[in-house]
Amino acid sequence: MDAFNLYKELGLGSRLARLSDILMREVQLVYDYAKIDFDPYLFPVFKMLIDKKVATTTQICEALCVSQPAVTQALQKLKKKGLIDFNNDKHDGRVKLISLSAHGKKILPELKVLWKVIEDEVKPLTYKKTESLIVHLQHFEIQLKKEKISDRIINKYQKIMSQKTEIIPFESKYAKDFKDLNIAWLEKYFVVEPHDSELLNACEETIINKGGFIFFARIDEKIAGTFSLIKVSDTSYELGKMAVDPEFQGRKIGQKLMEFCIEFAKKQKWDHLLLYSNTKLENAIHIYKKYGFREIKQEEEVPYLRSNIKMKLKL
Amino acid sequence: MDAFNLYKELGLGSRLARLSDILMREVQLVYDYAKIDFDPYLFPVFKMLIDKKVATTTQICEALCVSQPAVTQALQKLKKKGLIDFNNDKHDGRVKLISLSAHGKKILPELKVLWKVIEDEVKPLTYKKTESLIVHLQHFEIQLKKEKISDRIINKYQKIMSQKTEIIPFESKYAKDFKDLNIAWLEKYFVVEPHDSELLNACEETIINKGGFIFFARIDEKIAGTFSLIKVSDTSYELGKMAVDPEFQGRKIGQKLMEFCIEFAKKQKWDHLLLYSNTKLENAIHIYKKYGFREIKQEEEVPYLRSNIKMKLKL
DNA sequence: AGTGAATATATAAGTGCTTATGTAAATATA
DNA sequence: TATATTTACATAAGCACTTATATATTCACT
Repeated sequence: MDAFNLYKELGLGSRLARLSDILMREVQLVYDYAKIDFDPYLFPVFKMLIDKKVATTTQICEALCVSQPAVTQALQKLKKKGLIDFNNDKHDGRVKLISLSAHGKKILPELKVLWKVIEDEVKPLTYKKTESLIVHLQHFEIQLKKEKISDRIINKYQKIMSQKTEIIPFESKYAKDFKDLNIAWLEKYFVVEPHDSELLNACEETIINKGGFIFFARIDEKIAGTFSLIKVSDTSYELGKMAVDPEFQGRKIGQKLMEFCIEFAKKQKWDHLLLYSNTKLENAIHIYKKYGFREIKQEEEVPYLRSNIKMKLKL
Repeated sequence: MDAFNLYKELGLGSRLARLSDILMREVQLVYDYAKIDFDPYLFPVFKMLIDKKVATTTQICEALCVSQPAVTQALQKLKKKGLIDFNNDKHDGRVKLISLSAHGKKILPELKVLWKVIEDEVKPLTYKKTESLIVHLQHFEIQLKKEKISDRIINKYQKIMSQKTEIIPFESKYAKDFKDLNIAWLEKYFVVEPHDSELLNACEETIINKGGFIFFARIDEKIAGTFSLIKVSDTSYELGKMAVDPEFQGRKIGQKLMEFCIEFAKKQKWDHLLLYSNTKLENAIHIYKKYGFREIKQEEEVPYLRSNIKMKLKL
C-alpha cells in the first residue's frame, strides 16, 4: 500500500523528497559498484565544472539555484576526493576559481561511460502519456521499484565493461565508418581540410592501395574506433586518422588501438612511426608521449593546417 | 540561468530534492501566515491518521515508504504540537496506538480550509502536455518561480477568510439548496429516512407554511449552509436540518448559524428549543452543549430513527 | 584617501531524512 | 518452561541541505 497516491498535491513536497532519496541511494550503489569515488549529489556541481571549465562558487550557486553554503560544502567534498582544484583570482582576492583537477579529468571518461548507462536506464522510466505531474511521479516510482534501478544499471554496465574490443583490418565495407568517425572528430576539434576530404572519401585508393593500413576497433559488431598507417617509405609510416566514436569513449579504445599499432609496426620491422598533431589536444599528446613518441622538428610544408607538432616513435 | 535543464536524467535526483525543498518552504510560509502550528513534512503522517483514525508506527512506515525513525520523529513532533495522542495497545505492550488528539481534531477544519486552497493553487501548475517527466518538472519549477506560490496561496486564503457570511431567510428559490445540503449530509452519516424525504421535498409546505423557519448562510452568492426551526408549539421550536456544504467546512459556519438561531429564538420570545441528534456525532453534540443545550429524556416515539439523544435549550 | 556598503566565501547551528544500534515485549523452538 | 529469535519502537550519529552570521576583500561615494 502506498498512501501517497491519495494525498496528491498536498503530499507532493514529501513525495518529491522521497523519490529523490530513492534515486540518490540507487545511483550511489552504482558508483560504489563501479568503485568510483563519487556521490550523486555532487553531479550538478561537477557537471557544471566539466562544461564551464572554470567557475566560481557564486556562479555555481546561481546556476544550480542552491544556497551558497551548499555549494561550498559540495566543493569541499569534491576537493577532498581530489576531483577539483582551487585557484585564486588575480583580479579579485575574494574569488575562488574552481576547475577540474588532473585526477578529475583522468576519471572523466570512466565517469562518462557510467553516466551514459545511468541515463539510458533512467530515461525510459521517465516517459508516460499523462498530463498530470502527480501521475507521472507515481509512474516513475512504480517503475523504480519494479526492478531495482541500481541492479538494472549495474547489469548493463557490467555487460558493457566485459565487451571485448577486437581489432580488425580494413575491408571495403568499413570505408564509410572510417570516413564518418574521422569527420565527426575533425568537425568537433577543427575543420575538415581539402586534404582530409580527399583521403577520407577514397581511403582505399589513397591509403590501402598505396601500401598503407587501416584498422578498426570493433565492439559487439559495432565499429568503435579506427586509425590508419600511411606509407611514407618502406620503413617509415605515418600514424593518423585515429578516431573513437564518442559513444564508446572512456573505454580505453584509443590506448588499445595504439598498443596494437605499435605491436603491428614492430612485427613489420619498420624503423619508426611519425605523426602530426596539435598541442591543443593535450590528452592525445599525453598518450603519444606515454607510448614513446617524441617531438621532432616539423618540416616547412606541413600536410595539415591544424598540425603544429610532429612526433616520432623509434621502434 | 538554470543548468539543470542540461543535465536531464543524471541531475534528476538533485532536481527532485531541490523542488521538494522549494515547495516545502513555500508551504511552510503559508502555515506561518495562517498562524497554524504545522509543518508540511508532517502532512503525510497526519493525513494518514485523519483517514485511518488509529495507526501504529509500523503501519505508517509501510504506508508512506519511509524509515521507522523518520516516522517516530514526525510523531514526536506532532505530539509536541499537541496534535496527536499515544495509547498503549492492550494486547501488545510493544505497540503504540496513535490517533488525533482533541486539539488535533479541533484545528482540523481550519487546516482543511487551508489545504483546499493549497491544493487548488498547486494543482494547475502540475498539468502540462508532455510525456517527459523532466519536462514536467521543469515546467512545474518555472511555474513555481513565476509568481511565488506562497503569495498566491496566501492571497486566496486571505480572500476566503475575509468573505462575510450572511444569514438570510427562506425564499422559494433556495428550496433546492435546502434539500441538497441535507441529503448530502444525511447520506454521509446515516440514510435518508422517509420522514426526511417528505420534509425535504416540500420544505415550504412542511416547515414554512406550518409556522416554521428556514435560514441560509450565504457566502459570496453561494449557499454554504442551512438550518430550520420547526414549530412544535407557539413557544417551542425544534432546531433541525442543520447542514454545511463540505466545501465551506472549517469556516465556523455551523457556529454562526447556531448563534443566529439562538438570537432569533430569543427575539421571538420562545420558551425553548429542542433538537434530536445522535451521540455518534460527537462534534455536533459538543457544539450543542457549548451553546447551552442540555440532554433531556427522549419520548418513546422518536421522529427519526437515527436519533438517540434529545436536547433542550431554555432561552 | 577614507569610510561605509556590497560582495565572495567560510563557518556554525538547525532540520529531516538516513543507517546502525539499543531495548523491551512477543513469539518460536527446544 | 527456558531460551533464542523476531518484532515494535527509541535513540544515536551521519548526511546534505537550509538560515544566520562571520570574515575578508572590493566598490562607491564624499
